[in-house]
Amino acid sequence: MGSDTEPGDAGFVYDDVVRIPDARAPGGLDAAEGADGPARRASLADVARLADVSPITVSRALRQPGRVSADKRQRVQRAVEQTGYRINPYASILKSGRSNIVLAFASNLMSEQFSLALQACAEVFETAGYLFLMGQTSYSYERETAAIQALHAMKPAAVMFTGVIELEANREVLRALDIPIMETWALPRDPIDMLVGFSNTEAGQLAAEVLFAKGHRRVAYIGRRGGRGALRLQGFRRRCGELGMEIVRELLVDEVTGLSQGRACLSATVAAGAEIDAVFCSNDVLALGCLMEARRLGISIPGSLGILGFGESDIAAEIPPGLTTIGIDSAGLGREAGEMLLARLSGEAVEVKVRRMDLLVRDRGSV
Amino acid sequence: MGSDTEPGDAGFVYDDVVRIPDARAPGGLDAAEGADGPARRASLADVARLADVSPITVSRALRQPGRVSADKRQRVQRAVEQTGYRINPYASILKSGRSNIVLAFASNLMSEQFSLALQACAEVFETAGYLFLMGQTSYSYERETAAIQALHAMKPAAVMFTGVIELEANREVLRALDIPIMETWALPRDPIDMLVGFSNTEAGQLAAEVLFAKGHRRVAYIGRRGGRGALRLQGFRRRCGELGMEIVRELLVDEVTGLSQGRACLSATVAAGAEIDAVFCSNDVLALGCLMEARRLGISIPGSLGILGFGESDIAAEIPPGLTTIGIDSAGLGREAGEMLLARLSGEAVEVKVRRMDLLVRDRGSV
DNA sequence: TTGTAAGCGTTATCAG
DNA sequence: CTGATAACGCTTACAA
Repeated sequence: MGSDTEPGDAGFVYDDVVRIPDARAPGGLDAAEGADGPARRASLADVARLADVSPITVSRALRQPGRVSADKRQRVQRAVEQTGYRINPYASILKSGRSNIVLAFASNLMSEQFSLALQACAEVFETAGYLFLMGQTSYSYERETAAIQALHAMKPAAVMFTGVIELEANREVLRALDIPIMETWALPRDPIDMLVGFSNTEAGQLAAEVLFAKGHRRVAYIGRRGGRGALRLQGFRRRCGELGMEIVRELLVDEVTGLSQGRACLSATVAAGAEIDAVFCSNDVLALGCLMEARRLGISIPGSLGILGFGESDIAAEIPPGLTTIGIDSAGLGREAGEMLLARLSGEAVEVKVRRMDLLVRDRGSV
Repeated sequence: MGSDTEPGDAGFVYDDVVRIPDARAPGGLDAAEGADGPARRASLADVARLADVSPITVSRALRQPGRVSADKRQRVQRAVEQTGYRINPYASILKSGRSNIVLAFASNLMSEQFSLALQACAEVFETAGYLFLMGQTSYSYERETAAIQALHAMKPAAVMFTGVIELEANREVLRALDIPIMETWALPRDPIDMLVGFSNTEAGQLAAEVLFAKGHRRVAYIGRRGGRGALRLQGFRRRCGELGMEIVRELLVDEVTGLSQGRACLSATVAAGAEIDAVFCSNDVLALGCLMEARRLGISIPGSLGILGFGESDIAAEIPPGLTTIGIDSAGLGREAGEMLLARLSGEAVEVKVRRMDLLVRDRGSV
């Protein structure tokens, strides 16, 4: 796989990585280090001594500058620069019980939708001075529980999930945390706290309607067996029934592993001789796999087979003939979630704790 | 964008999200909550009182069970369960100076390569009982500096970056942290501490060789202006020169925004009448855009135009005619980086601090 | 094997 | 506006 490298190894093409020299005046952070190795980090007390004020005044000067006289504020400022002082968040949190860390957990890091949402959310919090950190739960109850245990310990300022928490035990732990909690990506009746979501059931219904409108009557469903996939399937089934469409085949997977899985699903369907005129994939990755496979098999799209996806994959719009999908504005969801949490953290009276995102049909010709 | 929703709103299709009831016996976490709202979290002292031992014995029973008598260990165990006690990591870190948090920063969350690496790395640390959290730096020095300031404050057990730190000031801060630091995705001569990387310069050279071997002589380069893109370009230029190939055109972008950017780059090249027989894109997203655009324009691949990408995009392998790329085993890199850091954290004497990943040519027919 | 004492660096509280 | 004092909950060092 790789090979060990010793500095000075011959025969390697090293990268001449750019180095950008330090522009700061001497006496900055370096002042914290004596000649004999990294020194102890400066504490509030050190700064206080240097500025000739009390520690608590330093604390105030940094957190509520308005409540400290200009003179002392400046002295503190200077002392902070000289010592390279940085607050110790652990001590701060230990005492105050408050932190400026916001944690977000995604079921899956590889998902474009989740990445878009988290990126937008990160933007909101980082702009507001919070440290936005992310973790993953891998669609696993076990991991999710571990993450929530960690939360219970870390007491972040707020938490967000790209999904809804299903285990009662975990819901209980979260409630007990007593911090703003954001669930997303579904529309349950009883969110733990806050929610920016959309109805997956409705998405499934909408999928049926879109296919029906284009004349498809015998359809297949490909998607995840559990979680939101199951919700979309439920809505899809219901509306198909109402519209007199037949779901000829349902291919359920436990975990979405990649495009090739979508290929395999479609080719299995074809090999089985299922007579379908369209397929709804509850996930863009699967839909793209189907699209590829259909083209490889020479099946004309949407003439012989309509393909409908779900999500917000960048490539869905670009790949010919264009993948028609249902989805939401993921970045918008992330931004909204961030702003709602932020409002709560700022102490604003927030009445609206639940927001519903509109479902968007992006018609690109594959249906 | 969205619409406000009040519980009980009519007309909405709510999701019947699965709820999995709590299987634990009563008296678990709930015991921590009295009738009057969430009670104070149990502390070590509470547990000690209940178990009738000293606080330090509780601490030991939890961290080094072997050093406590079986009797007391059991009493502690029971008391922990009864109170729902969970360690307060802030107090723990404040005193010990050690944390079990590992932080990883990616330049860009949307990158499949980085996601793969982080996911693999997360696996390693989570299995070992660490809390693995991720942040993003958005390819911005400013964000990177902010992240590193946060690090300086948080003192995680270890840190990893999907890249190499360029700002001297930041390198200095990291060194002063005195924790294991992992840089990746390049092969500088002077990493801060540990490194699992590969030579981007060599990747550029290899790209030239791959194109040359297939008979291409007049080529274009499309990629990021800065960072690793620049390194790849440097190697590409050098080897092209040596092999007598001409780089007819270099299209440099500041930031990769999506497939459509690749499309635009190729169509600009074509519109300008540049006579090229191949293009090397230092990024799969751009390469896929080129591939799409070439097909749209009716340019045969690789007959009239060879396209070579860089990265590990899932779709590159699936999209006809298959995108030939150069890349590394991203998940392998992440795993390796995680394991090397873990070895250091376990106190093992680690001699090899630098590991070089092999470059892989994945020939899929687009060159 | 167990416990005592002290303190990590910060902030809440209250007094001046 | 400023400061003294006492914690926050845990772990290190040392003593028994």
